[in-house]
Amino acid sequence: MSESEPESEADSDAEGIVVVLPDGSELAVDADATVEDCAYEIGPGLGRDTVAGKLDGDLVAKEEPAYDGAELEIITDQSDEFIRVMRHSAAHCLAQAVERHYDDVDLAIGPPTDEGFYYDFDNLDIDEDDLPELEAEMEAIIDDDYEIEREEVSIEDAEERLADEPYKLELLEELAEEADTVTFYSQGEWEDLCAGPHVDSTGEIGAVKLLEIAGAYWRGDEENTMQTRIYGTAFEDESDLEAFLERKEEAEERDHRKIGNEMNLFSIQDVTGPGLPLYHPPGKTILKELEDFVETLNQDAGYDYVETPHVFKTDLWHRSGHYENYQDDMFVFDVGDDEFGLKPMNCPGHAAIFQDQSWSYRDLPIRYAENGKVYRKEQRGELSGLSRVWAFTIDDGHLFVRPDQIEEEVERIIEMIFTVLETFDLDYEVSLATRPEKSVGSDEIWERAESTLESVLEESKMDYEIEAGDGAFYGPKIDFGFEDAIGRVWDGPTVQLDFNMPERFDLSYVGEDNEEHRPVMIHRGIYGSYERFFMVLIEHYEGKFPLWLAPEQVRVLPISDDNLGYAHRVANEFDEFRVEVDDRDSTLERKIRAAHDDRVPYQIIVGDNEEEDGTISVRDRFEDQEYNVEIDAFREHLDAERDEKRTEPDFLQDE
RNA sequence: GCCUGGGUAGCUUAGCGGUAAAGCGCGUCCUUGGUAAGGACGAGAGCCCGGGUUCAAAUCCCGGCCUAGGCUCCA
Repeated sequence: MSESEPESEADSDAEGIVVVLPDGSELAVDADATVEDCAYEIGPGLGRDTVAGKLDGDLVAKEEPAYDGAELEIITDQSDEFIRVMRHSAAHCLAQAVERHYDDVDLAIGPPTDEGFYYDFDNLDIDEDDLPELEAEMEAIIDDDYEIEREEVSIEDAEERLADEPYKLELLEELAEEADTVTFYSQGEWEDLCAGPHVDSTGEIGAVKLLEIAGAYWRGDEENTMQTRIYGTAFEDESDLEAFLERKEEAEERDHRKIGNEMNLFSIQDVTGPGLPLYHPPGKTILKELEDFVETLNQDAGYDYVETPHVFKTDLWHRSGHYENYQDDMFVFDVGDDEFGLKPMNCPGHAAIFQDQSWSYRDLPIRYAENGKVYRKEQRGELSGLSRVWAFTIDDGHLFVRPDQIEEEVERIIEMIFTVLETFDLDYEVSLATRPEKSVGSDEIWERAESTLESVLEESKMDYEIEAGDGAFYGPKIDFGFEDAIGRVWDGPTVQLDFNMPERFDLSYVGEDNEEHRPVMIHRGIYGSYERFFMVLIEHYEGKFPLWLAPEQVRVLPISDDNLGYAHRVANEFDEFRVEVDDRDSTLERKIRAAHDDRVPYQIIVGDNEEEDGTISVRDRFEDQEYNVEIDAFREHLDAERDEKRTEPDFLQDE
């Protein structure tokens, strides 16, 4: 039984402590008060409802003692964190169910996660067909509504109780260094070494679902044994669980690999190798538009295009330092007596171009741009669609600037990034990564660079996070993350200052003082990689690309074959667009359906009425329709919609 | 790299020891259609690759390749 009834005020002469409540008010309690005692102090109702607490942001059991000055938050079943507590208990039910069905299983850990929970087991041979049975057992455990009891146990007793659990003993050894006692939670016949917190009884777990089996190294270390991890999730009620599963399905519907296949955008084939995407004409059409867009921005911003080969002698990578630091991720091979490598980055090539001549301070900044294909040998298991590949193209830019030009150049880059984010209507996150422990460059230039980046961010009025010590060893950076349809954040645009490469390549310019000076290099990508960005866009738009990107922009649907001639004449009127005529022998309904399935932004429908009047009917993706449209009027609209890169077809949405 | 699934027609999938199936798409024909699937017929498959078990393998076993998800959010 729990001993967590509120302490009487008997020993009020003991020294009290003070905790801070979420509203900022202070609460004085006894020195030995637990989280639950504090809750009772606030009010008996809250005391009864207490499930757990948060001390200075850490989720703890309600039996944990509070301490002086702690920020305390009481967790009830109304709190956001409640579901986490419940899922932790659900993980225990999973372990209990597993131990009921399988002998000699060793328990590892079983925490809640953002989406549910997992539990890791060793010596468990199981496959997905076994999950329903375990799920049924969990439901039985929940129905039995076992009381979940907490117990404080000495290290010695714990060792005895965990004699058969090698992994738990390993954990216990570490815990013994910090405290004299540990806690156990038990439900029915089952118990586990666990810090908690947990709900009061298994019956409080609403709906559970086991999702998948995966391997996981003990403590995430490849050196350790591979255990069996079972993932599951739990919600307060069935309808929340349903909603979760529906969301998962929606995410799968948006999967860029599925849509890429349906729309014939790209393929990654066995014969051509893993992580090496092939772009089909419709996919390349979109990439070409993206290239053109960033090329316009680059030209406006004073960049000069350069081009470098895909292969370099490794001498270059020795000079740049990649060979030493990046070798494992590089494709390296011998040709005769020389060693060559596929480029994992474009910067050394650009630095070599800069180095090939002498520069005056008047020449700077020098801005090079290249859509440079790079090759990185990622672990096979990491490859995934277009989001992680071996070969990808960076819309790379490298600037060679005087230290006094950093601020202005960074501002201009951020302006470009903003243009892009707005154009695609994408959400984003910004972070400033500062000097790590190991770094090159003087204190002076680091301080100056960091404060420069910071002031640029301040002026741009963006929200950003500072990630202290997360910068590259060669300089601080600003990273943008794109947020995709399912809330995943992907690496996006980046602006990095580099004090290392100029050093290694001995880059210089002649200053006003006729002395040699070291330029600062700025690396920047707007899309990041075309592959990654393409993936984000496919999922972001669900394949329904804006007019300017759509591989097929307009499709003409003749109502009967008698209108085929007129249909082609109409198509010719739109020959500055990517237009097709659906000349198949089928009904209008089928043609409309096909056009929707193919995600064409606009359909032009022509029948006898239109042919007689010399007009067209226009239909869009949203099933809106307008008859008697003048060809010129529609073309003018398309021109504007395309050139302004509007994200949705709006010919029929204007009024 | 390691763990668990999966690889069957252009696409999506069924079949899981006994003559390779369906829907979509494609072709031919009928139909000439007015706003999200008209009808008939037909073509199309080294069942990922290589070994093995068996009278018999897409199916079972072993190895490989590719692919999906996962590999600390620490009791």
